[in-house]
Amino acid sequence: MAPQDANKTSAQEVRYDPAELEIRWQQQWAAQSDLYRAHPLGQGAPKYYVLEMLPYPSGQLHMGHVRNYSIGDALARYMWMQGYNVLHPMGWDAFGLPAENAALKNNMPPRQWTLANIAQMRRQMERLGFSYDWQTEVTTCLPEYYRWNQWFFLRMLERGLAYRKQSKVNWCPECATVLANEQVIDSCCWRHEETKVEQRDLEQWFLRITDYAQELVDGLEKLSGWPEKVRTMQRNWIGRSAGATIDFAVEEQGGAEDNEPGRRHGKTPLPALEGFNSNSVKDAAEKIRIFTTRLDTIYGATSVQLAPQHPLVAQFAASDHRLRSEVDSLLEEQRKAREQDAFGALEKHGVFTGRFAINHYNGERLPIWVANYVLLEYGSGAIMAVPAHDERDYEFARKYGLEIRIVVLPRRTEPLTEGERQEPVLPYIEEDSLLINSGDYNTLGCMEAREKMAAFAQGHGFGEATVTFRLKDWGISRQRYWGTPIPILYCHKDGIVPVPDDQLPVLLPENIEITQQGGSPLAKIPEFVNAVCPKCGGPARRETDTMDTFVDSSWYFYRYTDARNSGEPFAPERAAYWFPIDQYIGGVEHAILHLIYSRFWTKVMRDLGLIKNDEPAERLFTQGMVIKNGAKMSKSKGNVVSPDDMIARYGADATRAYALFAAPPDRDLDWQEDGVAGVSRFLSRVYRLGMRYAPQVRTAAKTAAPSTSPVAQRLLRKLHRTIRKITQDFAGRWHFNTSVAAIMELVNEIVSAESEIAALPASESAVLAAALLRPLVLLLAPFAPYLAAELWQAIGATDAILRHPWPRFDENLAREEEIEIPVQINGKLRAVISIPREADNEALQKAALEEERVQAAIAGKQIIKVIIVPGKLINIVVK
RNA sequence: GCCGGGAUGGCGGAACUGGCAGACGCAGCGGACUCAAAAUCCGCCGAGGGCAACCUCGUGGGGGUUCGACCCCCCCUCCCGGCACCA
Repeated sequence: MAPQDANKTSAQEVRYDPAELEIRWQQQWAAQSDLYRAHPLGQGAPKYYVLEMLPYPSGQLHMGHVRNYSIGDALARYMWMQGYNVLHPMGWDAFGLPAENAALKNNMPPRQWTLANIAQMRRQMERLGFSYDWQTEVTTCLPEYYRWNQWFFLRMLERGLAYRKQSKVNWCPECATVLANEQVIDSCCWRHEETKVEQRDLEQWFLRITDYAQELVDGLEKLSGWPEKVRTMQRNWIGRSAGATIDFAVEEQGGAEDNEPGRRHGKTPLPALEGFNSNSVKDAAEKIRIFTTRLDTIYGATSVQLAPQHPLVAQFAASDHRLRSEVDSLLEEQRKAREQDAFGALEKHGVFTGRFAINHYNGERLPIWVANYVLLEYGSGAIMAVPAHDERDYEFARKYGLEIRIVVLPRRTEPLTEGERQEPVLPYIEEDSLLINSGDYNTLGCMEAREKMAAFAQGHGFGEATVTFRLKDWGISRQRYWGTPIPILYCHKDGIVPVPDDQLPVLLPENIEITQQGGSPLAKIPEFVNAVCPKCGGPARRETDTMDTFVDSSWYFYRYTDARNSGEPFAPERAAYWFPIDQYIGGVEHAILHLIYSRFWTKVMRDLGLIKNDEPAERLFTQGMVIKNGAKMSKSKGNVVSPDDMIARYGADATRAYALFAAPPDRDLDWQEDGVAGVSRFLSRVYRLGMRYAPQVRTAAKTAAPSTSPVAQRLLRKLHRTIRKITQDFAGRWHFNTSVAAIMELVNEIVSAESEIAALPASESAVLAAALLRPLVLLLAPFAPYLAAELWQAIGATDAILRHPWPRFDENLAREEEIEIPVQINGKLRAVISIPREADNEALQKAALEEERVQAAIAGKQIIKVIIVPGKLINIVVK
């Protein structure tokens, strides 16, 4: 081929070959081990910790990962260029069931399978050119990491934050293990969306996340850098509600003749308030504890409702066959409804127990019912039913003919007119109201009555103001092999014995046979199970369950600050320097799982004195899903796009830049391969532009000021506007789709001005080209780092572009001399006039009125008003 | 049912604080280069009307506020996500 012609339109231009160029730079970067390394303690430079959620090593990156990491990498590169000391790490959430399944299928040890996948995915990440410091890589399935899970567990055990109890737990038959509440979605397993979760009664280890429930809710108010959506989801999940627990005494059976449930029970033989003795309540044979958020309506309670699973129900039913069989059918009905996911739609059903409870506020006897809409898991599994002021109780009372007594009335500002009824529409649930039919509390407002009533109950020992949470403690035991062993021993003599710190880690045995049947795989390995009790030296049995993998991801980002520390989880001074994370980026699917556990873990670590921050991350960003043909990419839909394919066809830069260009990062992204091709064409155009001018730019003096020729003025103005826009995008809305579009506009404008540039004197055109191309390449660096590095070198730079200062914009250069002002007549656009920027309103109005089309439009009409928005628009109102 | 988010050309999207609707890209159409194709480059590209200059309509639907509304207010429809008998 003939040597390249100097003419700018040469047909033999060098071709953009992303594969060649990218692999060349990848090798060069791999050789520079400290390229992406942050100083662990800063040394003066301001710190910036940007973190993307670590992946599960399935073996293949998917487009969601590529999008997530492209966002994070653009930010990390930008922050380096802004002069920050940037921590940008990556790791592997490497424990979990898929490794066991793969082991069964391929007859390959989980560890080997996992590590091979990690190697494969790391290659993909390196090929994509992400700026991770691999020196801080964290792999959660390695003993160097999971020993600290065990260490934290022991610290929690010491503080009573870890405990063991027998309870009903969620069991996924597919996973053959227990799941946490957070891992059950629509009563199905989060990993097996088709598999219904069963309830099993098992002994499990729990972490007392509920101890932090209040702080976890309160903290959400301060997390202004988190999406409102995530904060709302967490608030709902924690489900705080303030109310009161109140005890009702259960009347001895046969204590009263009147056993008709629907009847009014105005007067009773039981003690009224004055004769009330709190001891008699405590000593009562039975009591029912209810939870209510509407204590103010307690005078309107006309029955007490128990959940069918409530212990008292079984007790009542023991001597009552009719009740037994009716309760059984309630339970059966519930079970069926749960199975069909129709629990919420279940019609309210109940049965009268024949027993009565005493309302200590007024001494009334209330019939005790069993109702299918009362949940055992929430509150105390029992409620007082106030039909007049609760929708569900109302529905139930109407069905069974129970009394409906109004005790709350709307506040009125005017007296009743004649004939107007006082009754509100039922059920009346407003709280900005006044009490009636409520003894001493009549005429009080709801809020005030609640406080006084709670104080009364407390004073008499039958209740108090309480706060209830929907959040339950975190069950972490898993009957699986591939996870962190729980460091506990069971000794006949000493009971539950923690493994001493100096015996950590409790190593997960290798080379074992994996089966999916019959409980924890570890239980079948005698060498693992049989141990020595550290207290008495006698034989002990090891705990054979492993920890939920969400333990691993609850604190991994602290380990990045000190990943090779073998004496402690991390050095506190390092965490103090780096935390909180400045920007955390990941999928919204972790809004409740990972993000609530890791907030909990942070608070525990703070209370252990290891860290000073209350929350792990200052700012959180949740990117949208990657979809194709209107659906989330999935194997079953057959719409999966492989990152490897995209890279092979268009290169890493084009794949990454497209992931940023196709949609704003917080919205779903519809993957269209033609769009990737378009971005690739754009990068090719930039490449050819850069290469055309590289020889001139190399010779141009860096400090020389570009000429004041019109073309230079115009292009520099565009350049500075582009710098300003992209800088603002990083600082603000993160609309990188418009950042990339802005670079495209700039490139288009330079390319179409090339003949004008060529017409300038040779030295001037070189200076102008340099003044345009150097910043252009810098702007490109966060979005297409390979191409930027290549061009940076081609135009004669010798430093690493990653550490080169981000270009600054000059407001004066960005400003237009002549601005275009739209002219509206009655709000409709009629003309656009060009006018000097400094022109005052008078001159602007004059110019507008003189404009030909404006003249035509206002001819014969009367000008009523002229609205001028300086620098923006002029609107002439005519009649 | 409740709480979030959304609806703009054939498609993805832009319009930052109420001020030129459709930037940028894709697809499409026409042209240049070529024996031809690829690549590249140039032009057109919301709908309707008009030879044209231009005119009218147009941001899910209906009302309103305003000189002016994709943007603010009220009502409604649909889509996505979360929670859901939580007392």
